[in-house]
Amino acid sequence: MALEIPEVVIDRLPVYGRALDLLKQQGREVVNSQELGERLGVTPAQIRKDLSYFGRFGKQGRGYNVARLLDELNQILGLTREWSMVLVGVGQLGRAILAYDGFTPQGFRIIAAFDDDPNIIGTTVDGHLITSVDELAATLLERHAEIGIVAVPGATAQGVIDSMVASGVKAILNYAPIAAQAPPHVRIKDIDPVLALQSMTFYIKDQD
Amino acid sequence: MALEIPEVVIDRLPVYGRALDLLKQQGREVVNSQELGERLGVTPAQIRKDLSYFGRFGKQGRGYNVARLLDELNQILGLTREWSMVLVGVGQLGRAILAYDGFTPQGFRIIAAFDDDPNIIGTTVDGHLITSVDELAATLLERHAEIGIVAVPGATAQGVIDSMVASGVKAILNYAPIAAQAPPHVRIKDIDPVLALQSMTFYIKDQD
DNA sequence: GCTACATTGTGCGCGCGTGCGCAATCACGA
DNA sequence: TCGTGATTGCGCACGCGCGCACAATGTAGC
Ligand SMILES: NC(=O)c1ccc[n+]([C@@H]2O[C@H](COP(=O)([O-])OP(=O)(O)OC[C@H]3O[C@@H](n4cnc5c(N)ncnc54)[C@H](O)[C@@H]3O)[C@@H](O)[C@H]2O)c1
Ligand SMILES: NC(=O)c1ccc[n+]([C@@H]2O[C@H](COP(=O)([O-])OP(=O)(O)OC[C@H]3O[C@@H](n4cnc5c(N)ncnc54)[C@H](O)[C@@H]3O)[C@@H](O)[C@H]2O)c1
Repeated sequence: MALEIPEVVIDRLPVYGRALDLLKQQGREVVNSQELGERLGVTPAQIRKDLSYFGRFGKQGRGYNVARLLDELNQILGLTREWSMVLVGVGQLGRAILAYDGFTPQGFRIIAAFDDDPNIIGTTVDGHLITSVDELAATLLERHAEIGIVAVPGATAQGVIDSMVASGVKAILNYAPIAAQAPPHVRIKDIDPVLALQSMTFYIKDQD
Repeated sequence: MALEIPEVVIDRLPVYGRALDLLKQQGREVVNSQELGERLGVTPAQIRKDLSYFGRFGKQGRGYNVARLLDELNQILGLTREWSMVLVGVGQLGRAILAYDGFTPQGFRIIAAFDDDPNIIGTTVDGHLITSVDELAATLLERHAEIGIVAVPGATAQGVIDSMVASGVKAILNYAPIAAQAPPHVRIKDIDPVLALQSMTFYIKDQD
């Protein structure tokens, strides 16, 4: 019941949740930490330790009830409600994000999409009317959104982030290749394939 | 000169490299660990410690020569050469990846793109002729590629990964929402926006 | 109801990553 | 040439996360 739960632990919980979701769809009722760990490449002890931060969800001799544990995790992570998101930047990547069918089933909904290109503003992409980014603040006053997605080029990304922060967004998913700055109360996660590639090359550069 | 360099360190080096790239473009000749740290949200000690794993690149009393340090990092990470990549899955996301202009300047080149949809095979996307995924192995025998990008749905992703591994790919960038399995000598990094969102909600769910 | 078995929950130690603090070192100006 | 000031490189200690190992606890079968 410590107040300080390591961030690595929080990052693993959604991974467990996804595996449980799959097991549930397959009709499995119970699973033990051993099997769950094998599926995810994590040690069973790690899983049990992570879960023990939040309570006792398993039964000795049997394991974990899949549906029960999934519910608990969703509760812990705040996934029992819907989350509203705004997207800024409707280029190639922005369109893929708007079309992506992986957000909604998890309770993440894009409620508005913005760009600054006059040729794009006013068009409809996957059912979303694209609005001028100038109206971001006004829109967020009317329809609240807790999460912002940044899919603009690096040069304009920090400005977009600042606007989002000023409008009360609490978390930002940043696709732009910059070291984004935000106040401590706003969570940021970066999605950066180039950084991922540039670190993998270190390990494969001298291979065979 | 320890053989075991922590993976977190390797993950930070590209971040340093990107900042140095920017400084170099701005004409800066030297930078100290203090300023570099401020720009990136990292402590100066961390930067100096990370670099000390590989050598002594700075000068006391002055700092680091920007161009020199950037070269050293590129050398360390294996970024002084070109890397060939294959993409499998030319859907919405795959198209954004093919169109992305952020890979080439860093030396990452997509040399072939595959799909299994007859309506997509044979078409040209951003200068790339889309090939049937059945020809993946044959193509990789002819034109070698060290890196694979997976942009197919989760259900077929593991199969694609297995094919890539069998064809000698050494690193995989996986966009599919699965816990991907690969032999230890193949590096994998996952890009997963949903997991990122699902962990951020933990921190913002009880805010104000 | 009792026994045998399986699996959890967790105390504990180990190892690793982080950052402090300082000595070593370099540039520069007098 | 020497002194001053700045900044690196790194030894060291602290703290945290990981996983072992076992006691606690529940299940199932007889
Ligand atoms: N395409 C990819 O696969 C990919 C992958 C990883 C990261 N990224 C990053 O994601 C971002 C977008 O990439 P993309 O390929 O879609 O680029 P893109 O050029 O196709 O789209 C960018 C869009 O942002 C809009 N825009 C620019 N400044 C804006 C502003 N201030 N306010 C609102 N809209 C603005 C532009 O009008 C354009 O529509 C970039 O930062 C890129 O580095 C892209
Ligand atoms: N669109 C996004 O923003 C986004 C974001 C994050 C992750 N993802 C993930 O990336 C993947 C692709 O997403 P998408 O939106 O482009 O989906 P999509 O359905 O638009 O495209 C998938 C493509 O993969 C092809 N494909 C399917 N099985 C294949 C196989 N075995 N071999 C070769 N090609 C095959 C399909 O023909 C299709 O063209 C999914 O796993 C998705 O979860 C997408």
